[in-house]
Amino acid sequence: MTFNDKQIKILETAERLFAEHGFDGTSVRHISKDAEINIAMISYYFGSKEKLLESLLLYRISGFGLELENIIKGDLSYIEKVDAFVDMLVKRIHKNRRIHKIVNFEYSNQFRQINFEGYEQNKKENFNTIANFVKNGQEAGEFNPNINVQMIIPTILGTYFHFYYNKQFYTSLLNINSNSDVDQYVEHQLIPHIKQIIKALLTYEK
Amino acid sequence: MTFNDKQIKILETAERLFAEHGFDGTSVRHISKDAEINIAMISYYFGSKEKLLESLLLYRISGFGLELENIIKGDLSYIEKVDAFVDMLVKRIHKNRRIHKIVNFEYSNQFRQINFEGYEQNKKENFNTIANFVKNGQEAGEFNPNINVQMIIPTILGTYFHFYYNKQFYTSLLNINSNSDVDQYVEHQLIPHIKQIIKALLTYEK
Amino acid sequence: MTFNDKQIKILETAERLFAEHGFDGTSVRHISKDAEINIAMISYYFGSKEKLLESLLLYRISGFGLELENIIKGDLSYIEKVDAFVDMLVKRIHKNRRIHKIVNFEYSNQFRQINFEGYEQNKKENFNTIANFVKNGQEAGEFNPNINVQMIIPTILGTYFHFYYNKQFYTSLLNINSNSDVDQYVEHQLIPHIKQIIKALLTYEK
Amino acid sequence: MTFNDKQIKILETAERLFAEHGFDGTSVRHISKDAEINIAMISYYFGSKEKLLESLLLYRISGFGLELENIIKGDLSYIEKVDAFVDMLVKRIHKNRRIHKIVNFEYSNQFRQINFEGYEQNKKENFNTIANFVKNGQEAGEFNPNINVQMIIPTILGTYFHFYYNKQFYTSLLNINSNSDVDQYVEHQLIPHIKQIIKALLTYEK
DNA sequence: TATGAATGAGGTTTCATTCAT
DNA sequence: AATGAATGAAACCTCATTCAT
Repeated sequence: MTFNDKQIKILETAERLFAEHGFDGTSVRHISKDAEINIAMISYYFGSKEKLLESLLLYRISGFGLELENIIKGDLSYIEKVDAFVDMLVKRIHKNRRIHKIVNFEYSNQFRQINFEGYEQNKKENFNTIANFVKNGQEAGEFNPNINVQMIIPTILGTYFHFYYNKQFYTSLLNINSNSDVDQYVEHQLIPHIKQIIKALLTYEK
Repeated sequence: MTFNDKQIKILETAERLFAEHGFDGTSVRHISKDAEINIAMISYYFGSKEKLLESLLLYRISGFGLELENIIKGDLSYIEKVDAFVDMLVKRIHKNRRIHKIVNFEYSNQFRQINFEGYEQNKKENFNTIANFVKNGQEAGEFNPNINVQMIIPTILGTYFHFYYNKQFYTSLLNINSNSDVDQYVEHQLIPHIKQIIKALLTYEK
Repeated sequence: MTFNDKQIKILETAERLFAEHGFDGTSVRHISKDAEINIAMISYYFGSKEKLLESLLLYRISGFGLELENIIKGDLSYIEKVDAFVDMLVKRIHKNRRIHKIVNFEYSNQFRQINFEGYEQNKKENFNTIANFVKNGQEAGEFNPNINVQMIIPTILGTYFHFYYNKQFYTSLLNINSNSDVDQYVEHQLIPHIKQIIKALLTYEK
Repeated sequence: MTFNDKQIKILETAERLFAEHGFDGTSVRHISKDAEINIAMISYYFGSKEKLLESLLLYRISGFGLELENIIKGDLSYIEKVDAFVDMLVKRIHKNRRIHKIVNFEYSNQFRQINFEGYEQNKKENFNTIANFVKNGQEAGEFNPNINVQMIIPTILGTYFHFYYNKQFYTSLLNINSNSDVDQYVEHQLIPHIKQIIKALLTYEK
């Protein structure tokens, strides 16, 4: 499942446009124009707009095999592992925010004929790994036993994405102007905030 | 700005379809057919598809004036107010999840010519009210002084919406089948979880 | 099931073009251009090219309720009825040869998604009427009992259509130049020939 | 004009697809895929889709040199020769029904740029042979002098093809299920019927 | 000889909107 | 106020053919 240069050009152009205009809001013609590639090549390479998105998923998610295992198997303390995990996860999501935005939007469209199996599979594996880690921490007496494990990831990702989807609002509210300032804010404010709430959740006994 | 019966029929049909198929994925023809109203009336009443969405915002958000003030001004303790606030906010959002989904998706589309002033105004007022409440709590020694106030709302809403946007995934993961089961989960699992993380954040001293 | 003037214009243009170029060989754009009607109106009126053909069938075949009954119930002798029947049938087919050509070609295309129920129904009724007439003639001792009744209609129609489909060849062979000469040949040569073979078949005892 | 293995593979695949989907309904890509041959080879070998059909005509019709002469020159009686001739002709046509179907359909499309010279030449020779045979029979007093000689072949072929083009209808009407049943019907019902009408025509004096 | 990539034209259908009544 | 008809643009996709290797 390898893509040649032109295919990659198409995929990356599509990723940008889908993220900016939505899937329905992006025409194949627009992609072909921005990618400077004959419009017929998109059907030729990918078959259809839907299948183009599936290929894009494959292209992006395929490299998403987790560093999660490495962190959990490492020598850090439980708390340090939480920090490392949140750090890694949010940075990854931030780096690939465009494809995740597309997925978030289109995954909830039940009328769309798109194969999300790989995405779901990936997501489920992550969930299990996290759940096991938390369970071990609870048995070791390090983590609060009264927590909803399944909602940890929605808390992390949801917080990030709500910030990202409302970027226009928060950049105005927080006097952020450039894209690099956004990156700075994510690294030095948002990620610490998420670490803080997750650690508070895991260790705070009511 | 009052709407007659036919206009309301159109608005509520559009809300459902926009939430299900997205803005671009919903055709004016589809709305007119589902609402059982002549297609020309939509342009006649609202001017354009974009302005229909703006009217929908007005129709839904206008009734969104906050009960927040009442909670904050009440006689509860700081902690009890946090509980009451999260409870009210998530229930409101859950009830109006369709229009918020639309807004979330379209607000991040910078190429869309839609007037989101009312939405932004509303959001800003909420932020200020919350910020003041937290500040008072910190000064009263009830809340942790080292927190990112601006990220409280993204944490609450983001967690909810990430759950909602991935409903298909979580209903499978959690063995939730009916819509009323989803409501139950939100009330008895998700809202308590959010309360827990917000209270942990506000009161846990690292 | 009535058609307005524009719809009729489209139907008759389509009939001509389908007969001349085939169904696949005729583009919706071509029809719209020849009919001097906006291309979108064709989808608007008929839904699709396939459904346009179905409407055309309805438009043409609907008026095809048979004079057959009248002939058979009449006061003529059996032989005279055969003459009258062949005469009527071939003239009708000749008049509507274009739609029948289209049907003949597309009916044998099993991959085409077209509803031929009306056509089949009509054809079956004709068959039964003929079969009964012949049976009566046989019982009355007027017709040869050893004949394949089902193949009478294929003989009549097949002979006509093979002539029509190879018109180019026969006009050259027979030195026929104008369209009216073709009509003359059909009336004064082809129809008598068919009458002759059918009567020979029905009355000749080997 | 010899064809190599790949060319023959293409020709036979095209013959099947043209017969099933029509000429316009068959894409070069479809032929190349079914024939498991690179798409560019079709243009390379045959020049164009039209010329591919011409080559197909050549490939099929070329082997169509007549056994007719042998029958007519034989020792049979006039009537026996008619039987043998109809038998031979319909069996040949039935065996090569696909290419004849294509020709019948495309020959009547005057906008198609296809060279049908070979087909017409062949057809004309057959006509002359038949006409001479009938003339001799008439002079010998064996055949009815008052017949339309030119319409004999349309009667034979037309009857067969009308049955074949409406195969779906007749298989339903006659409770024919399998392809071999069709072959049986042609041999034991249709051919005798055609023999009967031709002999009746030729020998029956009104 | 053979191939996969590439092209420009054209296919059908649907779009949001406006017109005429 | 309300309607069905009409419009031109644009949507996605496939076409037969040719190019470069």
